[in-house]
Amino acid sequence: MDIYKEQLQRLFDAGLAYYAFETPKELGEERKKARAEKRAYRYNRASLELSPETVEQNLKEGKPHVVRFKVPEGGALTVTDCVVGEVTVARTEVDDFVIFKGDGFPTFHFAVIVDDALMNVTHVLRGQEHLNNTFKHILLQEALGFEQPTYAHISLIFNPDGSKMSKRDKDKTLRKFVRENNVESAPESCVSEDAWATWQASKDNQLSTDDATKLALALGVELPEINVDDFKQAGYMPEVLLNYLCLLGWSPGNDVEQFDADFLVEKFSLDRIVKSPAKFDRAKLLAFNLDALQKLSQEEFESKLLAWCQEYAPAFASIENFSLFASANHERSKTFRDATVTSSFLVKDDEAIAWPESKPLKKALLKGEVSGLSRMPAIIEAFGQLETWNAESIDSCLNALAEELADGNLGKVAQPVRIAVAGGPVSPPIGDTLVLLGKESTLCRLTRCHDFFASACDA
RNA sequence: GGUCCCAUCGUCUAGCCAGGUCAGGACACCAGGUUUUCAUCCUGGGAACAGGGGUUCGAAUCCCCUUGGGAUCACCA
Repeated sequence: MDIYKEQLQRLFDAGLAYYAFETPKELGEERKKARAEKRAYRYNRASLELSPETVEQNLKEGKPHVVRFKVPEGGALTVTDCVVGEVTVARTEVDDFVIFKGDGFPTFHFAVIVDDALMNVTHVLRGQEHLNNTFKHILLQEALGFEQPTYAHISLIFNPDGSKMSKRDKDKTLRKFVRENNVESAPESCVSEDAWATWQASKDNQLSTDDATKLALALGVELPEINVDDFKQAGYMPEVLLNYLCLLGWSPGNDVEQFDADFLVEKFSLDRIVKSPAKFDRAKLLAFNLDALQKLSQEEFESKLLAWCQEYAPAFASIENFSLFASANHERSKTFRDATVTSSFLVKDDEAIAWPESKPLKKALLKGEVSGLSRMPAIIEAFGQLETWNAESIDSCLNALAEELADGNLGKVAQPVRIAVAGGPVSPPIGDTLVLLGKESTLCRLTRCHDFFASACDA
């Protein structure tokens, strides 16, 4: 704080700063008027006209005030930006902006210039929304005699619909849902009444991250992934996200798209940054993640998957034969989460498996000249007699059954089994699935499934 | 509205600065194929220089205009 004050004093000494006493209300009206007259709003420098005595007097009376920067006379202003190139603007476009607020703290513009200069910052990379601010910054640097850092303004990232991708998107998603479904109040025990009321009062009041997450869960709303941690939780690898993000606005050329951090460190250069904004394409990120997962060795995949499960899906982390769980899912997962989604039946109780009707289910169990269901007893019987319970023995047992019951068509016996144990048509390869489940659970589920449909058919 | 920025397949982009190959790749999409499900995997396909003027023997590339998109205009950072 003392440092800011000290720098401010230098500006006063040079006659480049002055006190202003207008209230926010007054300024707001000025602004409105300017807008109505279709011209840009400029501060009118009224306080600059005040005599030193009046200023002194006002200060003594404790009149609320700010400190403004006095934009010096001169020609056009030019910023040289590494990405955008030279940008020139008329000096009159820059307002006598506030550098110290009514509360006695410096504004962002002032603080950032002092901070950067005193910390010897050489490169400023930031979003393109700051491009216009840069003029204020170079004016301040000139006034304080600071060296100008190298600027690079990076284009923004958009959602597929063209809107700016922002951390506010979660809030927007929730609001939309609440509005469209006429949700009057927060579901029990997730957001306090007060918080809800504040939130609903204005769209400028965002819910806390915690509350937002709880509310989304309670309402069953899918929040978009925005924060880095959201992507981690969704099962993406951090290095893939980095890779993809870099590609949104930069490329090494030579048709190279997938690379690691080392490559980036070596090849990255500001002059290859693309000027135009990019849309965030989740499908491509997903494809990149798949490629990266497939490149991992069995061991790497297993340890990374385990780490992910421990953090986000503990039920899976405690799977007995985790190694098999990992290998069975390696090839077919696009994200770490995929493995847990398509294998959710593994962590359910046998009694919790249900068989909601669906096309593939009907096809596998109920349709055909000889239905899958009718083969079930023979399958249960054969499995019951299996002494060793591993992928090889199960597969060969299944093959034999296929030969015997379905002209060697393995799908005709494997698919009913899959549905019976998983409750749906999707699972890892059947041998691995059954080993993971264990003989007891497998038989239990097969029997339950058979009974369930047998009684349903009778009725 | 003022000011500033941007513009190549649906999407991300290479090519542009130092005009001259069928405008290249990736994702997505479509069609085949492999596979016990899902996914993976393999092969093939369609797909773009926003529009109009210039400059030039020649323009995606240089210049101008139009159109479209975006940012910003705070006692927020």
